[in-house]
Amino acid sequence: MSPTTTEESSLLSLDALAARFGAAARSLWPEGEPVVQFEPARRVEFGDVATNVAFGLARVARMKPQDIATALVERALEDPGVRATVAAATPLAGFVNLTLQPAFWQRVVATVLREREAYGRGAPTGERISLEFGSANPTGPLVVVQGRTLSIGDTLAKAMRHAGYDVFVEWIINDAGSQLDALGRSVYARYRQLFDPAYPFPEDGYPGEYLVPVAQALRARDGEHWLGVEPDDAAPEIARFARDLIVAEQQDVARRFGVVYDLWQSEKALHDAGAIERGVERLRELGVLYEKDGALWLRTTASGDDEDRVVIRTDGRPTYFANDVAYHYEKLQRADHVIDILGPDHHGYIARLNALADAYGRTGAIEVLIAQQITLKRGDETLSMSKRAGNVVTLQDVIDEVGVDAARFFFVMLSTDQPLTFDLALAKKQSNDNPVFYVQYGHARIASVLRRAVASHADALAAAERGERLDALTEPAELALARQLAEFGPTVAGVARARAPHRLTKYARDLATEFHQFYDACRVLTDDDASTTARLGLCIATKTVLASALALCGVAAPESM
RNA sequence: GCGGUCGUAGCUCAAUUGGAUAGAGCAACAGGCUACGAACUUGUAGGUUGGGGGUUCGAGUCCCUCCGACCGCGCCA
Repeated sequence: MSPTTTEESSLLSLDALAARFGAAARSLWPEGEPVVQFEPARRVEFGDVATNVAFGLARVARMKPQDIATALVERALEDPGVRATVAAATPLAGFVNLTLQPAFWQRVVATVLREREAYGRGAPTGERISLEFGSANPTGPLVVVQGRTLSIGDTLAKAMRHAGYDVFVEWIINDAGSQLDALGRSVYARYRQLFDPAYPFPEDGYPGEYLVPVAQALRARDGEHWLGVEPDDAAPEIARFARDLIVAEQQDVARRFGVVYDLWQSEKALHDAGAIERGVERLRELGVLYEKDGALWLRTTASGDDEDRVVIRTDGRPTYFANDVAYHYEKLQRADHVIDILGPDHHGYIARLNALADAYGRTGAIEVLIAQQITLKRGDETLSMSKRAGNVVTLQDVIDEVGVDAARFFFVMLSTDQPLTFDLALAKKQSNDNPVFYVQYGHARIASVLRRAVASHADALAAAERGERLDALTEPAELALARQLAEFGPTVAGVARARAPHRLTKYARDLATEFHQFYDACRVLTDDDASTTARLGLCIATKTVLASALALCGVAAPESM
């Protein structure tokens, strides 16, 4: 516990600094159980980092927070390590504000230059996460709302991996229910209409134009074969044909959107493999099922659901909920924690899925995130979207109109639980003002400086790559940029913990802003060797972290634009 | 009717889960390039956080109640 002389005079990490302040607090108020955590100070005038620990101690210490903060600072500064790390300590309105030594921030830059793409990575947590998102009926193209779900899910997955979680990403193909019959009959009708435009379309079919190409593909494969087959006889095989084609298209769009899945799980395949029997059997063993009116029910009201849910119908067929029973049983066996990202029309499922986790004896192991609704506008016109009515804006439409980078950045930029209005006309018209270009421009701008340095400052560039001369970073703009670099790891950890991927885009924008301000205030390439080397190092570090943040968002980091 | 989510600047959204003077972008106005990319930057203006009440050192955040928007409420999927 007693540090050596060399350690006493050397810089502390932020965690170590918090620990020293915690020890100081405990020495003053042993019964207070203080937990010290430093976060960026609210305003730059206050300092670099701050803690609100004094507020938590106020009751036990029977003192005003400001007096506690003052006494705490005084005690903590008795520690040589604290004195070596802290340049100024100011208690203000109960907060302990610290300005750290430039060497502290110079070390951050050195760390980035050493760790590069691995910078900000969290230690493996050992926790296995199953993350499901995007899952859709294979009855039509992916629509714009699914773009939001895909963006959020993919970025969350990447951020959680970076933070140290073991994440398995899956999509379930909802191909086991009666909507496949409707799909088959719809495509059959479209097929007949290719020969006879007056052929009637089924009442409960999917009327969208998007099934016409499917019918054409069917004709290309089978010619006139189906003209002589009754709808009821033709529907099953045509449904399989359409399902395969549509799923392949969905996979294609997801891939173009930069989203990678570990598993595309067919619900029908689960059924065929007996997953429902296994899941139901397990629930039966656990004694949470009961029979009523000839059907099999799960007692979800025991966990706060509005009513109990039928799992197996009177006629022996499983319900839609039985799919969840089966699939979540599978997922719970290969994961410690299951996260489902669902659309806004599914929030009624939260209670029954929580109840399902309870029933399996895994309370809290199933977590549901709801991606809220998107209202689409094109200028003043609000687009009402209904797959039934057939007027859909597809994800591919959005990609074509604004590009993958802008679409993905925009969709993760907004917090998951916030309904949003997306103006397509605005997104297109102002694409140059889109925040994503602001961040990408920062990256390209650095790349440009580095390209120039290759010719004019080759030695300094090589030294910068090795992290030399960083002690020359002392300007406020330089240190502010380094401060922002230091926030990357905590930001990623926060994204993972709070399931809040939109903080990542916020971070990328803040980092780009700090860089642009630095670039405006400090010329990088000069005839001052130390300064040039240090600033090139800072540029390389910033470029690295910008690229990492953009990569987690699924957005390209261009060398030029 | 019951239940859920939400309501923040003219517009689109933040606010690290109860902490400091509620912050950004766009739009508006006024400045900054004979040196590395001006797709940048500096400043000004813009707010009773839908209304009201409560909890406490402290509330955009928690509890109650109204108002409003959206979504659920089937042995459909």
